[in-house]
Amino acid sequence: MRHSATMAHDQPALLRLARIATLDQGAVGALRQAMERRRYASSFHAQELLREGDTVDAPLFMLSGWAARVKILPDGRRQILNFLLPGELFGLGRQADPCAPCSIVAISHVTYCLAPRASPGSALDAAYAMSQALDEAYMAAAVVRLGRMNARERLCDLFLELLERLRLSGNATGDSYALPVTQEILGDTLGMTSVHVNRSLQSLRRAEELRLASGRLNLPEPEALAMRIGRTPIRVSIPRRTAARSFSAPLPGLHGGA
Amino acid sequence: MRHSATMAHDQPALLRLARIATLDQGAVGALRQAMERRRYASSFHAQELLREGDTVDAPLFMLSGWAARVKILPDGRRQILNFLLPGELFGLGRQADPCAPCSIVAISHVTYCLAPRASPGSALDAAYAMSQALDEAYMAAAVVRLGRMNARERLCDLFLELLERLRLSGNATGDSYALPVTQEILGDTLGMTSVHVNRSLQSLRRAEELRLASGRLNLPEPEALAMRIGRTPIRVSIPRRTAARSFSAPLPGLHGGA
DNA sequence: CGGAAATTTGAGATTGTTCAAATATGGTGG
DNA sequence: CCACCATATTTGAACAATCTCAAATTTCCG
Repeated sequence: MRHSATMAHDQPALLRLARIATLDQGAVGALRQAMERRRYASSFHAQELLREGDTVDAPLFMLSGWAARVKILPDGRRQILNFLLPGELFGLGRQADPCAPCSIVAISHVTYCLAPRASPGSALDAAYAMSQALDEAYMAAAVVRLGRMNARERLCDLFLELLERLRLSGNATGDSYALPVTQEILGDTLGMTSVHVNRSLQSLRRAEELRLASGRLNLPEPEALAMRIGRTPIRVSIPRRTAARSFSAPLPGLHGGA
Repeated sequence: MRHSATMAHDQPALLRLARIATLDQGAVGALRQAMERRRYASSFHAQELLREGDTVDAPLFMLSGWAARVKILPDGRRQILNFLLPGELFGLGRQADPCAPCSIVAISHVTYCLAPRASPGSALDAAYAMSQALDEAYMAAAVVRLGRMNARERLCDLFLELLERLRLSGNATGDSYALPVTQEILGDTLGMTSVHVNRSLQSLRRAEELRLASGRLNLPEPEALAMRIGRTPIRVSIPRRTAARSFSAPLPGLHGGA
């Protein structure tokens, strides 16, 4: 049990993959092995895990902390495309000679590793496919958010999506989670000024839609809030009878160690 | 040459794939065969090719005309996620039991077919992978557009992207192309009202950034315009020496018929 | 020619931005 | 434990962008 501290830390990442797909021994083993070569990045000066245009040798697998995919316009405007949360992957594209279409920067202290290669048809491949599909769905949600919602709706919608995603990796506690982002980062994500983020947050607090203090967010009634702003959970595959099972199935080989 | 009319019509779709990847005889043959079972949809009442939540049995392959991926909010607000142009595909996700995350509606008269299945590692598979990567890049571009650009920049940026994409299928003539969309559709794409689209277009016309009349758009100086709004072409893979070749390579089997 | 759909125009109401300054917060070294 | 600093949050007031709601016009199509 010499790895217990490390493993406890990485569990969320594995947990997410096990929840969105069915992992087998081979997949878990490959992931475990990849996770031994862990890398670190800190949010100090928004350290980059990857720079736009870089060659992507292998996908990145987030183990803990938050990162963000960002695009900078020539005049300095910045847009955050999406957050990368524990258990999520970046660079799953299968095109020849892939290059990063955006930079990846650390938002909090981050640990990650290079994702193991998946052979076509393997369980790991299926997990990657599902992760990629979810990623596209999150991106589509971002477009709707930016295109058709007002400031307060954007905030709520994003917070609800993050709750959904953080729950997958067990990084949410009930209806709350740690939110390691400044209001400026929220603004760059939601296409608004940090000043306006601030005022909108205050308005939401007054309306008791959320509680946000000392880096922790609480959504008192997520379902009711989702209903109010007309949000439906992200779904990329038809739920099957077996799906329920796979979502609660134990991780194979979680006790055997690497 | 009995299919000549049909083939002339379909050529743009094949051309695009041949330009973004290297097609071999097998790929072209499979595509040709799939294209025999052509389907039609008209823009009348925004006819749906696919409805949100539908099971996606096979990807759709656009042969001619424009379609759009749309999301409707419960209160009726509508957001267009992206256009589908000739040669582009929808539903390439490889997750189990895929379901459509949005509806696909015809914007003009559209012909399309079900895309042939590609075996892992085949040339067709590589073409699909590249198409999917481009799709993701377009989506990311949409997020930046909506999040960090003003009305006029959004219009220009979208028009430049469409020029880039239509050129791939040979559906642009020099610096102009047919733009079969109403100002309302532009608004739903760019997150603004049709009224504001109208005013912004007028402003752009006065500034001579573009010409737009009777469904045809002309961008007098695309490169200069791109520079002005700080737009860089979409790129998802590192250009290699062979890339230039593949972009101008003749379509294999284009003369042999089906 | 007629009618539906699309574009254009006007004017006031909202929403979100800008810029600048004040206040709070968290981490650090003494 | 406290003082101090950099960073983040909060506030104010003027300004700009965009929306809303009609009501013309124009265009397209049969």
